[in-house]
Amino acid sequence: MTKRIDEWSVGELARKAGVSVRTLHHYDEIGLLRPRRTGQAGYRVYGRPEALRLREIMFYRAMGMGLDQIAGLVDAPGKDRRARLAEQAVRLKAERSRIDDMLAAIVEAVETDRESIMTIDDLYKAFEPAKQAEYEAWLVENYGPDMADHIATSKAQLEKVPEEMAAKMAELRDIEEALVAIFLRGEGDVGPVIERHRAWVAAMWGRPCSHAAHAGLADMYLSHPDFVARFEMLAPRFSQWFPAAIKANAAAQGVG
Amino acid sequence: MTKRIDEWSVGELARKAGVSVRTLHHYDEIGLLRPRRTGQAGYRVYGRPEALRLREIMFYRAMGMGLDQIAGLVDAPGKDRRARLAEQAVRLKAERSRIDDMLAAIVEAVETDRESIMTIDDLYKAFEPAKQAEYEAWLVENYGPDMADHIATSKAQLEKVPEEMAAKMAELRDIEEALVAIFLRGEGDVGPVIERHRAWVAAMWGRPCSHAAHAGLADMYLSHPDFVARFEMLAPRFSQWFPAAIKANAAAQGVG
DNA sequence: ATGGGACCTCACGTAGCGTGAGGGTCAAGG
DNA sequence: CCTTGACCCTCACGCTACGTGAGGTCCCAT
Repeated sequence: MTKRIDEWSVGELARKAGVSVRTLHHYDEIGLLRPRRTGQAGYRVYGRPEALRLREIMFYRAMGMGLDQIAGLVDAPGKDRRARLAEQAVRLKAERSRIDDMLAAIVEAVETDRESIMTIDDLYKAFEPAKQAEYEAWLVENYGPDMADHIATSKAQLEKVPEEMAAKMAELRDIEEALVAIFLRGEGDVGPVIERHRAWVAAMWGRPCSHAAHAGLADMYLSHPDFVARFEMLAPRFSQWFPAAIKANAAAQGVG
Repeated sequence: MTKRIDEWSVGELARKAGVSVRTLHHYDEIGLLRPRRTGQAGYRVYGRPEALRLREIMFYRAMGMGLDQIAGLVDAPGKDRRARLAEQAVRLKAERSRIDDMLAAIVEAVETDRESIMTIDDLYKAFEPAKQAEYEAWLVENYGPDMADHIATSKAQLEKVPEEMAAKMAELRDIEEALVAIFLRGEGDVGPVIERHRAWVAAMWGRPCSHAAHAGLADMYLSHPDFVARFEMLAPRFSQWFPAAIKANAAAQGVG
């Protein structure tokens, strides 16, 4: 009994095709892919046609088709294949929009209880003069005095009139809310919101905030526990995502 | 036994909450929502706290959470709620990207066998002089001679040099391919591609194609069997989607 | 008393396998 | 010749979140 080439056992075919043995057993059970049962030991033996059929099955499975649909497609070659593909596309789109709805529900829920967790008052506390001095010291320590030239702190701007300050805090809350929404949703264009943040920073500083300065700020967000804590409170992992988004934006604008 | 207000039977609560009776039975079984079993007949009786708990359950279910996760969330109030929500968002995003991959696989498959079904030669046939005359007649019949003034046919342009014509046909194929991809994928910005199509039409006509003229053309696509057949061959339902997209684009540009 | 609706408890079915349990088969080495 | 380990076999239950009967009990109005 020389073992012919072009013949494989379940395990061999499974490895070759990247599926599990159980999967092949299952396909055999439901009649989707029948092996040639030639060995008297009852061992499944697959030949080249079976291997090709398996490839085809996996091709359709990659499009999320049900095994019954696949059976119809591989058994009736070509027959309304396009229609089936289009139907599947419709199903997938429906499924995806259901997922989008769920994501929207999460975003809404997070925003809702964020209103009670992170209030405007908390934002004020984050911008106390003592804190600002600390941040400036941190920046000087980590970047040297020359960087402190590029990255200003908002210390000098804290004497803004209360109404103006309130408006700034409200805008920051809006910006962060928009960022959290995009972060959780996992889609949407961050660029404009990041730019809005950069403009906000510039307004706070009272002077322009370059992309490089913005990126430097992002480093502080990443490293300083105050910022990490504040951002992490908005959403888990947001404290890493936000600085990364700032840096990506800076890089996209051509700044290393 | 006066039936107290604030007490409901399974059926009543189910109707009130918009779920099935079986669902409430199931929640009872797995201990997610236990009714007060006060009637000696074994009837389930739900009070206000249970109704509130059900609302909460449905709230989390709308985000696609598993019932076990939900149990954890409603039993440990507030405890790492945000983290759970964020985790769920991650899961949903992963799921969505899997679906996007499947959609991409479908788009690729459709494009691949489109190459064998709809060749450039077929496109040439669609632009034969006899056909062009027919389309012009159709337009005159349906819109009157004055509309034929706006909507030119490509008849006069058929004397283009072969190379130019070949380039035109190839571009049309590209445009249609891009449209089919967006159609099947269910997302992406159609506007630019529609505009590309309008520019293509203008080039064929040898004179500008207004949005109104483009919309008129869309009507012909909708009504004339030749176009319906050709577009339907690209993908089922595409023959309706494409004209609708043209009209939406025209309307968006401020043309009725 | 009775009829119909609401309720009850099983219990199987769903999609696509994963994961053992319990037991043969095969090739090579001792 | 026997053993050992890798491979194979056939059940058969488990998983999600219920849907869908089947067969029987209970409540309320007439």
